[in-house]
Amino acid sequence: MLSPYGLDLVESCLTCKMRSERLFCDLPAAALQSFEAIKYATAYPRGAVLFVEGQAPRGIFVLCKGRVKLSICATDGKTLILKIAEPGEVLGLSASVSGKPYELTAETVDPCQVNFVKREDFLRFLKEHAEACFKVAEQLAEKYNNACHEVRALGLSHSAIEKLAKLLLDWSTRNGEASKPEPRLRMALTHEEIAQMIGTSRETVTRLFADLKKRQIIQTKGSTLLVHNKGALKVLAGAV
Amino acid sequence: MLSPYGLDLVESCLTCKMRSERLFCDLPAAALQSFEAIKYATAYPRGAVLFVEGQAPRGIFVLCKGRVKLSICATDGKTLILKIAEPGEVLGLSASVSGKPYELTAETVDPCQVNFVKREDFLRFLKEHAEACFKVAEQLAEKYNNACHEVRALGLSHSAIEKLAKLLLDWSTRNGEASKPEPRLRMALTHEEIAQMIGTSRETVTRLFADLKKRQIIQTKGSTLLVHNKGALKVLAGAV
DNA sequence: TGGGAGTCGTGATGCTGGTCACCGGACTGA
DNA sequence: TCAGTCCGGTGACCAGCATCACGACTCCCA
Repeated sequence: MLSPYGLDLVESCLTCKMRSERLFCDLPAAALQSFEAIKYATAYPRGAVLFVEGQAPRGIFVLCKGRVKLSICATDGKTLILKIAEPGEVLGLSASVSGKPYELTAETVDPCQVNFVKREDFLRFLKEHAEACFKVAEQLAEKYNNACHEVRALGLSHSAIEKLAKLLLDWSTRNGEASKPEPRLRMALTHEEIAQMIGTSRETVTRLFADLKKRQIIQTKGSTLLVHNKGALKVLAGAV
Repeated sequence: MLSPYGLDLVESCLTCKMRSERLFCDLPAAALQSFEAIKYATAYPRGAVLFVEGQAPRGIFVLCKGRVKLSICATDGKTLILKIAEPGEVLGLSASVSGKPYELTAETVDPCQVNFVKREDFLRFLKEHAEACFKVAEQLAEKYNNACHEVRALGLSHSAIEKLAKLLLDWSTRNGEASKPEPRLRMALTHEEIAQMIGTSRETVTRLFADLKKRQIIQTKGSTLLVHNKGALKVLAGAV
């Protein structure tokens, strides 16, 4: 089945390949069935906004395919990108559980497939399935963990280069390239977006990349980035 | 009953006055009884460390009396205070749920009374009492919310004065003084600690306070602080 | 085919705030 | 009573980075 945006849709959570990995794909059959009954499978084009910071929570969004940019935004328009969510992640979870407004904005980066569940349905589902409830707690604990790392990176860095180095190292670990001495990664973001991830300006990012290249720590070929000297990067990152 | 540190202990969660407010004080009798059976009531002097960032999770700490400083620490010794926890709060929750290391350090500011529950006992308790599990999810959602606000304050501020203004406004709302035009609050922290809360240096905090006084926005008498011009403070905070 | 729009690269300039250095006052314990 | 410690206050200096202002390049669509 092809969606309007050229995705081939995952038909059902019962047959989803991610089952073993993540929340709601790894539940007893009974719970999975009732989840199946309350979810709405939907597709979004790139650039679609799932929810906006400050909105009352409508429900949760289980990301099945594609990536979603999570950001917060200041009144002056300056934005900070917290992370790029990958398939398997559940978005809007904490707001839906607590009933408070969404604390960030979710916008698709690729065409995405999403399972949406209305808040009331979801809360009822949680009351009826204790296992799911525990899974939710686990997932929230992990989100909290990530947020703490974000705070550490933002709050305890002395300079922009330190934050950039941390980001690059973080990316290389996510890609499973961490073990390699010279990790290679695809730069899916613009300098502007990288700047928004580390809380600095676009020009600074450009200058920092130029500097790293000059010092032969990294090298770029088109949109792929090769880390030549991971050690130097770690030193710049404050040897965390 | 008097503890070694001059606290009069709260005897039991069954009779605790906070019951209606918070997690574990607001559960069905059956759950409360089994919680009662696995908790260890303990007392700490001021300056005691409940757990340290990076340690494997031993269990949760329910704060009954006193305040606890939660901080993260960089390798160079620079620390960032995330919040001062108040009675009713559950510390070490996310680490205990996820099994990952504690992501921050908890140190008592006052003499404290704490109910400690070992991780295995706690997880078993959660499996057996679905209501508690949902409460945990709620609590974690709230923690996540707070962390997001922290990220916003740290990441989207242009200047130190902006962060300080946000902090002062935040304090005045917590004290229930928010409605008053000229909120009054007790400064329980040193300039050094305030600096650690907003990620700046001690000298800068001193200078900023001097500046606010000169501009007649605040006024200090001993350790109490009076906000004269809340509007000006809001403007400085970026009118959030 | 030409002109937007989006992105990257770079110089000049000025301000914010970190850092160092030092002083004075309050408190404490010997 | 005095030394030691902690806290607050202040000046001088300068690195880092935001900001403004361009120019070049690519891609896409009218």
